[in-house]
Amino acid sequence: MAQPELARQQNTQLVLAELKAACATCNLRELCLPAGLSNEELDQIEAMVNICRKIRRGETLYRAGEVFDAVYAVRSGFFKSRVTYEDGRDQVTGFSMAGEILGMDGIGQGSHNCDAVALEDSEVCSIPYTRLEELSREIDGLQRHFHKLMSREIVRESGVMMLLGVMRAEERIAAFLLNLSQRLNARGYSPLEFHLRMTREEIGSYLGLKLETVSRAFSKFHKDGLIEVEQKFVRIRNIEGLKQIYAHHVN
Amino acid sequence: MAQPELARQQNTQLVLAELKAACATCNLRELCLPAGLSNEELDQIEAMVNICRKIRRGETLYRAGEVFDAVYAVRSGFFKSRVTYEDGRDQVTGFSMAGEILGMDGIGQGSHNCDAVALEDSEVCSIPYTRLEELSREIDGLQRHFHKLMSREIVRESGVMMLLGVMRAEERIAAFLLNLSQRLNARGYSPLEFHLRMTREEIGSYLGLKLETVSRAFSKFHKDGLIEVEQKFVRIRNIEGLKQIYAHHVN
DNA sequence: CGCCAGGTTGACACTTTTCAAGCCGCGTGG
DNA sequence: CCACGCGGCTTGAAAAGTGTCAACCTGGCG
Repeated sequence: MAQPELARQQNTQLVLAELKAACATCNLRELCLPAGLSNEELDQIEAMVNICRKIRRGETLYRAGEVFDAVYAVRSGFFKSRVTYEDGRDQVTGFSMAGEILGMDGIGQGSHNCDAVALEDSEVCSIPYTRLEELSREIDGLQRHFHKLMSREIVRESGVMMLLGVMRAEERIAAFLLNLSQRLNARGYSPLEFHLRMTREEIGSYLGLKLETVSRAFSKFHKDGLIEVEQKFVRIRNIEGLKQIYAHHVN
Repeated sequence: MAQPELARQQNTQLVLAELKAACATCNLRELCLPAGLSNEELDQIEAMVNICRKIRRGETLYRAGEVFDAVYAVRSGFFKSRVTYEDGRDQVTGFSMAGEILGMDGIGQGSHNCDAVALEDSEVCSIPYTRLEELSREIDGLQRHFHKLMSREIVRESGVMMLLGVMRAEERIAAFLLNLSQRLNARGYSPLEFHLRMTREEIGSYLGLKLETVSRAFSKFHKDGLIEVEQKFVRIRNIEGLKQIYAHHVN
C-alpha cells in the first residue's frame, strides 16, 4: 500500500510544478480575473492558484456535503451542478463551461451544497478559499471581482427561477438553446452550431421538464425550421424565430 | 415656518443620533454581523451603516435598473423581490424578513436586477457598498461573513429551483409554509401561528403557480387537518403532516 | 454481433391553468 | 351609518399542457 501511495504523491507534485504560472497567459483570464492587474499582483494570484486538476467525464469535482475549501475555475471541459433531494429526486441546477467559476455555494455553510460532475474530460484551476480571502484584502480589484462573480451567480439563478416559474416548455428550451449559443459565442465558438454535452434527461432536469418533453420540443423546432438536431449536434437555422418563442410566443 | 422646520431638523438629528450606534445593541446583530468583533471594529461598522430608511407598504426600496450603491439589512418589516420580464410577465424571486440582506444582486452589473417592494411598513439599514468593501479589507471576519451571506443566497435560490423544478403544487406550498415557519421561529416568533404578509397571487408567483392553485392547496390542507387558514392568518395544526407532503408525499 | 444507453414518437392520464361566478371584508364617500 | 365598490379569496367545470407508459429506433462499445 505504501509504495503506490508514495508514487502517486510524487506524481501529483510533478503535475503541480508544470501547471504553475498559467494565469498570465491564460486566454480565459478576463473571465476569472479583474482587468488592470500589475505584474506583481498577477504573480501573487498565480501563486494562489495552485493546482490544475483533471476531471474525467462522469467524475465529480466535489460532492454535496464535502468540506468546502476551494473554488474552481473551469479551464476546459463542461460540468453540471446537481442537487440531490432527501427522497432521491435530484435536479441539475446549472451547466458550467470554460471560464466559469464553480463551488461558491460552499462558502456559506463550509460544505458543498451540490455535486459538480464533469460531462466531458475537463480541467479546473483550484483556488483555495482562505488564500483567496487573504489576497482579496491586498488586491482590491480582486475582492470586487469575486463579489461580482458571486452576484452574477445570484442573478443567473433568478433567471433560472424565471424559466422554471413562468415559462412553458418550448419557451424554456428556446431560452436554454439561446443561452448556450450566447455563452459559446462569448468564448469564440460558433453560436449557431454546437454539440450538446448533456443528455435530454439532464436538459429536462435543469428546465423542470421530462426528457420526452425536451425531445418533442426539439422535434417541433425542427419541424418549424428553427433548428437541426442530430443526436447531440445542434444547428440553429433561425435564431430570430427562437428568440420569438423565448419572448412569450403566443402561438 | 422657521420654527417647525428647525424643530424638524433637530428632531432628524436626534433620530440619526439615536439610530447610530445601533448595531451594538441590535437584536438582529448575529444575523448581519460576524461574531467576535472588538468594540473598535463595531464602532467602525456602525459608522459605515449610515442610514435607517423607512419604507412604507407598497413602496420600493430599489427598482431593477437603478444604480447599485448599497446593500440593505432589513431591520423590521417584510419585502418581496420581483423580477419583471421583457414581455411584462414577472415573478417574485424571494421574500425577506428582519435580519436578512437585500440588494446583493446589484453588485455584478452595478445596477439592481429586481425590485424590492415592502409588503408592510418596514425599516432597513443601508450599507454603502464601497464602504463595505473597504471595511472588509480591514476586518477579516466581515469579509468572510459577507461572502457567507452571498453564498447562502446562492444556496437559497438553488433550493427554490428545486421547488420549481421537481415539486408539485402541494409540495411547493407545504415547503413554503414550513420555510416561513422556520424563519419566524429563528426570530423568536411562533412557528405555528403567523400572518402571511403576501397575497395568494404573490405566493403563487414565487412558487410558479396560479393563485387559484394556491388557494385550493390551502383548502385541501385545511380539509386534511394540517392547517387553519383565515385570510392571511395561518395556524399549523400538524407540522409533521406538512413535512410528509413536502418530503414527496405520494398521495 | 448483440447489447444497452440514449433518443423519438404515440396514446392516454393527470395536474394545473383558465374562465367564470360568487363571497367576504374593508375602506370610502354619500 | 349604510351603501357601494373593489381587491382578495374560494370554488367549480372545462381546457390545455405536460407527464407517464410503452414501443421502437439508433449508434457506440464490449
